Amino acid sequence: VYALADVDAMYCSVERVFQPQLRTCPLVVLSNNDGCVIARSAEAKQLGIIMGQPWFQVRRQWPGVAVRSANYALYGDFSARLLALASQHTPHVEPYSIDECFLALPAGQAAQAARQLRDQAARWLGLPVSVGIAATKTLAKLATTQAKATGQGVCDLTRATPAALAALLARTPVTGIWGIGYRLAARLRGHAISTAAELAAADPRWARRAFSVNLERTIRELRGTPCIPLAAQPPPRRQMMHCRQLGQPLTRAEDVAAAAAGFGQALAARMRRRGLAAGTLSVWLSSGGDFYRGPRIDVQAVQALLVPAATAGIFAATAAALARRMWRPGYTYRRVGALALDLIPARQAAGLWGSTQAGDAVCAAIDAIITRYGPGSIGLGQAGIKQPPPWATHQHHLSPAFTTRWDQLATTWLTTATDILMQQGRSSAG
DNA sequence: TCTGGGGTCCTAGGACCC
DNA sequence: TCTGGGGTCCTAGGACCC
Repeated sequence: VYALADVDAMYCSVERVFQPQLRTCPLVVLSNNDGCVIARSAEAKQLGIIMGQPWFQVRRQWPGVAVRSANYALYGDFSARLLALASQHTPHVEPYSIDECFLALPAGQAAQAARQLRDQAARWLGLPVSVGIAATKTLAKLATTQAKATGQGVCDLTRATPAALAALLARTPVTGIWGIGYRLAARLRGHAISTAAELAAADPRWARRAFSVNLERTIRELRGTPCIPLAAQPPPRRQMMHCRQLGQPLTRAEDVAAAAAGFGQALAARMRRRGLAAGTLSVWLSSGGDFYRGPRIDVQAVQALLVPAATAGIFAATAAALARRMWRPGYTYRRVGALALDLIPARQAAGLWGSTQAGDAVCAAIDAIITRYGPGSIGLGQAGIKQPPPWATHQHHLSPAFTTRWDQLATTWLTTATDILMQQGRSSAG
């Protein structure tokens, strides 16, 4: 059977691990640039703060709410720890998102393993985890929602009676089903389908004809037939993207080009960490969302690279050139993105046009310096100026990288932990 | 003059997920 | 005044192959 382990309000919960003062108050975590709410604690949900709500509105309406800027280094580290924990229960683990993973478990032992995993996550990581168990991944998703709604923490649908399962499907709207988004839901309403039960009763062959193979799979999965297997190994990555709302709107060509160059470098650095090289680089410029006034612009351009690369110089220069080519006067640019395509493993990247050794050496030095002195300590062009460039994103409420930076370790917390261990007589000079 | 049945690859556009 | 950042998959249609 399938189990889905999901951290409750992951970003908020992680922030609370090292900051106990946040544990009882309403807490929200903000998107990049401190733009809008991307995670809410249970208390914050209760206040009525909604997902995606702009921070300036939340701050005005609920002045007392606690806030943190998204700290992905911290969340990623906890995600890896949870995966490691899950892998102790079964070799069949599929990382699904930063806060969720699927597990395949023997039918008889699933519920016990789920309770153990939940208990271990709480005691060893400090994270609240809910687990749903069912015959298919789609139903396991639903079970996890149910585990959270009831507060039980674990929901095993394989042990639910047919009547209970039918009742659950009958009160679940189609939008609550994994794979049914806002658009599909609207189209389904036209066919008098608005609950999970109604969808499960629909003809899968009709769904395939009228919609897609995905909807057919969803219907069969709701009926208990597994159609979406566990993907233990992630497929090779096809693209990698770096895009940001700019910290400050830009109008001048050289500023936009500098921002694109900076984004290109950030993207290249991430690719080097994963051992990838890109055959194609794309950049886009945008004046931002519909809520902004002024003339709209959304442009994108693509450039094939002579040799697949992930070097800072090539990415910076190519991204800047693409940005300059697309820039038009009279617009306000609020969003820039860089996209790497045609990814291959970096070791396959050497080609007819020779080695990129010079660029590689520069990159190795840049990577080493950034590892030691932190992001933003060095770079090409404006990205290397210690004073943050005007387009740098705002993160005014960022917590320390407690577990990934030596200079930001949670010393107070560690002292307390050491004291406890000493009291228990389990700590020696070491 | 007429014309089948089996493929692959690419792109644009639309949809979904967290 | 201020509004996120990543990803993947599917389908239709066109071009091409034998």
